[in-house]
Amino acid sequence: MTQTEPDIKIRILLAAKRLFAQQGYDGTSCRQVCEAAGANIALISYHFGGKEGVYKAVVEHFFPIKELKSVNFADLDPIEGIRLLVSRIIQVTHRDRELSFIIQQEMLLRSPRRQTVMNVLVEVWSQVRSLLLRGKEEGVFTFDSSTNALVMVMGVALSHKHMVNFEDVFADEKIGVESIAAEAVRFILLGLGVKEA
Amino acid sequence: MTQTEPDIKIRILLAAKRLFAQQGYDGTSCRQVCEAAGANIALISYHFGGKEGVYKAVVEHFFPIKELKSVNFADLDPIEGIRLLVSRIIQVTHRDRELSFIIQQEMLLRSPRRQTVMNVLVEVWSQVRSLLLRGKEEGVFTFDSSTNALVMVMGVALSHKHMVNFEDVFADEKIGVESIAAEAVRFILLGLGVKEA
DNA sequence: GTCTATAGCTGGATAGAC
DNA sequence: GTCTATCCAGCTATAGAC
Repeated sequence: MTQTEPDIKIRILLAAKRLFAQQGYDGTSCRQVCEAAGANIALISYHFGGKEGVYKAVVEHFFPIKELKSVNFADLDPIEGIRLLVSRIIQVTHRDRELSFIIQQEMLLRSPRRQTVMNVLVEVWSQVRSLLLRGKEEGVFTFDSSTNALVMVMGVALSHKHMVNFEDVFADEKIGVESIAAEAVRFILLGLGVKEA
Repeated sequence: MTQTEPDIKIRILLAAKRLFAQQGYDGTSCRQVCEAAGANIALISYHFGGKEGVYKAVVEHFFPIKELKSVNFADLDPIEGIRLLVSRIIQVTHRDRELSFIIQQEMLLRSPRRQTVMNVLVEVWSQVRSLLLRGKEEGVFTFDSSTNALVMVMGVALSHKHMVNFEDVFADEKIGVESIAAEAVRFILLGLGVKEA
């Protein structure tokens, strides 16, 4: 590797991340990825063993698992835990929009990549679920089905990625990630029955 | 057309809807669709003008636009309007899960199909947006950005489609669509600042 | 580690028979 | 309207030179 250009493997992963996000896995060819990365097609086989290997490497290389596990949420008050965890999820998905588009796409499909994605996601979602269940036990959260509550919380936390679709249509002001996160946290806590969130 | 079997065009659309939902548009071949439909490959060109035409026909044939526009939501109280519209969206997306998977996939991509999808969706989302804005004016809803509020409401309304991912993982009881809708409506109204939803 | 060249398929589309 | 047969562009993957 030279000093100025990133490593060729990283260049391939970056190009793949961008193209998978925009066009989907099946809508993107290895040729496209390598052209965008300034790399030769044969390098995909050599470095990653094939297209599926590139996908797996993208998810595992860029998913910020450390950042999402750096706090011990089991020690926190459920309200503060949800507040912190949801804020962090929004920050992370906003910073690397491409990766979260890729992950969301695969959650909607029955593909061989689903397991790769679920492996990294379960660790985060289990934490949210634990906080919800503990909050319900302590009487601060109100809901019937914990799975339903979990997906509703996730739906709000990930909803900001669809804003770009509507900024086209409704043409209003763009807002920063801090405002988005604050509004989402408030919406979620109120939705869970917390008074004065 | 005979009396027992559905029309061949409809059989193609039904097969395409199922396969696009499971595998995505690019992950599904015309050959696969026709095999599942018991049809000859050449019929896709003949009846729909190509694969993109099949996609467009699937969205336009199965999207329940009448059902979603049969109520004049402009006449309703914002709270009742949101309650009714969100319930209806959940009923519709729960009844035809395949179509809503297809639509959600395309919302995450920059594809030539996006316009087809946005055309049918804008009509529904504009209604939600109007109700939100009116509710804010009347002082019953609380939020800063209307676009952010809109996508959060949509995130909750469509979240139930991800429950299948977690019923695998957390293995709890399945709940009916009425309970899902009731919980989602409550969550949304509380999230919007309505007391005692 | 990186390249060229190519094998071996499968994709969407259609011409033309019936 | 529906079929068979076929075109050819595009795909992933790899053998083998450098």
